[in-house]
Amino acid sequence: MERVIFHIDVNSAFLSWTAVKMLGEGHPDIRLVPSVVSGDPNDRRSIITAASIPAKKLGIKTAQPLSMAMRVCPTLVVVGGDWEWYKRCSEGFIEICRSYSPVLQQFSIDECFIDMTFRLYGKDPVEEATRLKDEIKGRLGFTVNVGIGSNKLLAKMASDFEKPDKVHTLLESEVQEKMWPLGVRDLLWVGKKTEEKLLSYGIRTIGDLANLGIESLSRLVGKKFAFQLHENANGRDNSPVETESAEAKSYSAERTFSKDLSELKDIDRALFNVACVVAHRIRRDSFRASTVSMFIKYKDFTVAQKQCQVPQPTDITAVILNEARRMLSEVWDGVTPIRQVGLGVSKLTHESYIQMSLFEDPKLEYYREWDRQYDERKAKAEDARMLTYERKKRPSGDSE
DNA sequence: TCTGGGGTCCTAGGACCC
DNA sequence: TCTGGGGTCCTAGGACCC
Repeated sequence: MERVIFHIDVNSAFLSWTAVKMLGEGHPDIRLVPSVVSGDPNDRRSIITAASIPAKKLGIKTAQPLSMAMRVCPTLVVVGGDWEWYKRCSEGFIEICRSYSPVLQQFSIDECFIDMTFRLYGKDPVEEATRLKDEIKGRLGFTVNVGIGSNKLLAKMASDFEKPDKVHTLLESEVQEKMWPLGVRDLLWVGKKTEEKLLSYGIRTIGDLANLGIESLSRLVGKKFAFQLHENANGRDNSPVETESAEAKSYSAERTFSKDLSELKDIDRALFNVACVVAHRIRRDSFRASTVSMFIKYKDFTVAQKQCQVPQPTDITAVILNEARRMLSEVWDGVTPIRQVGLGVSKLTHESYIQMSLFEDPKLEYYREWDRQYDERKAKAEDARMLTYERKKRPSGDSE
């Protein structure tokens, strides 16, 4: 039987959510003017996190440098992000979606899939999707697009059609008419590099891709990816709506300096900061990591990276930091200016048993105590922040 | 114009084992 | 001296997503 999947996508999520918050504080609606969510306008490295539709009409795009957008539109309204608020908006919207179908997969903070196959009871999918979209708008004050498809891929492609506040369908029977004329770049998983490759072989549209032999495609992009692209271009995707959110496989943090740095003490301070952040997060989620990795990015954006295995899975900041420091000295010449530094951990386990080696470094106990105090300070700061938030107005849907 | 931050998955080559 | 094939783990690098 044919499945019915909805993909719900918040329109310009961070911008819409900021607009709702500002409206509540008596400000005008920034969705109606060229506006963006971004970092400090005085930092030349700030990039755009979200843009309003009037801003997009001027050619301003997500991930573009803010300085560039300001040149295009000097009157651009720039607002900062508010993660706590975004999380609340996200929770509100997911909750409403879940009330339409419990078979829900959250795909990101502002997107989810719901499987409506056994939920329509003969009702028209478009009417049901419209009811969902209008309920979100009415209760939470922001708009979404709903894509209706025979599978997740088609639903997601459909929600990307005309925006905002729209419902679109992309059923298997509509693939040739609605999807094949689109450029290859519009297909999920076709990014800049793959598009370039395909264009150089004259493959311009999703239809071209769909009708290309799998052997030729394999030579271009590798066997596995070729198979997936071929299936997707033909509108096929049998992946289920996953209701269980998968556990994290890695954690990482990175810092970009406001100007490139070449002093070891500066790089090291950043490394220390990201090590604290990453180690804190794995402790919070009761993980230990066996692999530590670090990277540096130079001004031309080339990356040098190193990874290593630690003898015992660890969640100790100092252990992680020391590995990262050692790898930094191996990967960096100590002279070339560095734009960004990052640190990550992977190969995670929930192993709580710590094998006590006779030769265990006696400093480890001291390190653990340091971490415990760090976590405590973090928890206190977090409580204080949540408290100030409780006093603020929640998205209107939550306040009943 | 000059590019953030946080993830997932894949590939290819080398080491090492049987 | 030169010769298999298969499997697993590790590392570096690259592509994509939001």
